[in-house]
Amino acid sequence: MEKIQELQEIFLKEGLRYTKQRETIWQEINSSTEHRDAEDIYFTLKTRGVATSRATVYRTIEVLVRNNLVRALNIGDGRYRYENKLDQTHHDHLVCTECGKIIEFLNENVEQQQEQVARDHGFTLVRHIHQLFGVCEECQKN
Amino acid sequence: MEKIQELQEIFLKEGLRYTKQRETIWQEINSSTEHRDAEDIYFTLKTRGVATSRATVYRTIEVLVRNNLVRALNIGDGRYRYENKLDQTHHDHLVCTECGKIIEFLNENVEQQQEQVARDHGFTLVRHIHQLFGVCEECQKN
DNA sequence: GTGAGTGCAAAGTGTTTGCACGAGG
DNA sequence: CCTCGTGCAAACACTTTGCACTCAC
Repeated sequence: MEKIQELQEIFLKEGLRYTKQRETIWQEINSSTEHRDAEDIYFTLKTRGVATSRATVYRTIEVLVRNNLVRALNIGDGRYRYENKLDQTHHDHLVCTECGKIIEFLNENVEQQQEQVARDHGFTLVRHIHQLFGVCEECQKN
Repeated sequence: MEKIQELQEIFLKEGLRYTKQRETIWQEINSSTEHRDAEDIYFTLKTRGVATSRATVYRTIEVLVRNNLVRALNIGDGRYRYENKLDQTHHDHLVCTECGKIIEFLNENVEQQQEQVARDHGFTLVRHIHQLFGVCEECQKN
């Protein structure tokens, strides 16, 4: 897995130590397209036999987010979800309020309009949150 | 202030009692264009001489939100801000990451695109969060 | 070896809840 | 008067922090 090497290089470059916990937490977030929360990651690590603590999970994620390896997602239910960011293109989220399913989307038109809105108000845009909440096809049937 | 009457009518219609606390909390949120948090409201009520508790603030806001009198805003920093909703048209927010200033905006184009994205994925759109984070003109100078 | 990283438990922060009291209808 | 709303404090959920230990470099 050459991505692991990329991860090691980034850590090296930032003067960060390369530990089993950091590697595994990153792998865990990177292993699927799911949007997992800290508790989820903590328990998965446990079952994978990697000794860890919640503190380490949170601290590691902070490092990963700061280094653009992971993206934190706040869908307004009181806890963060995390998703892989390395090699990922920008996108926003469509969330099903019934089953919690999260779909990623990208709309160039919206991206441009956002820049325009910021310009109109003299702002320099840094980032944005754009989340659509609705009911997915399957849940509409029930 | 005929708005207070409107408030009373809504409470009556919903079978809710009209209490000093509910009136004052609503007035507080309604009194300015600011986007205040619960703690802020709690302290303002205290200085205005209205006996209250945090519990009442949260419970009252919940009632107000449910009855569309107030809108809750999650800007991702761990606490909600509240804004008046009565008579307000829909809008989204542009937040200055330096000074915390919040500007409201509405972009019809974006609104339409959102509907389109939802349709494309078979979702029925219920609500959305759209927040732009950047640095405002004044803060850019510093 | 030595300092960055870790694990633990305790502390924080914002919000919610159980319960007895108080006041609106 | 009887019930809904309130105040208080304790409980909650998620996250952060202090400190001694440990392991990557």
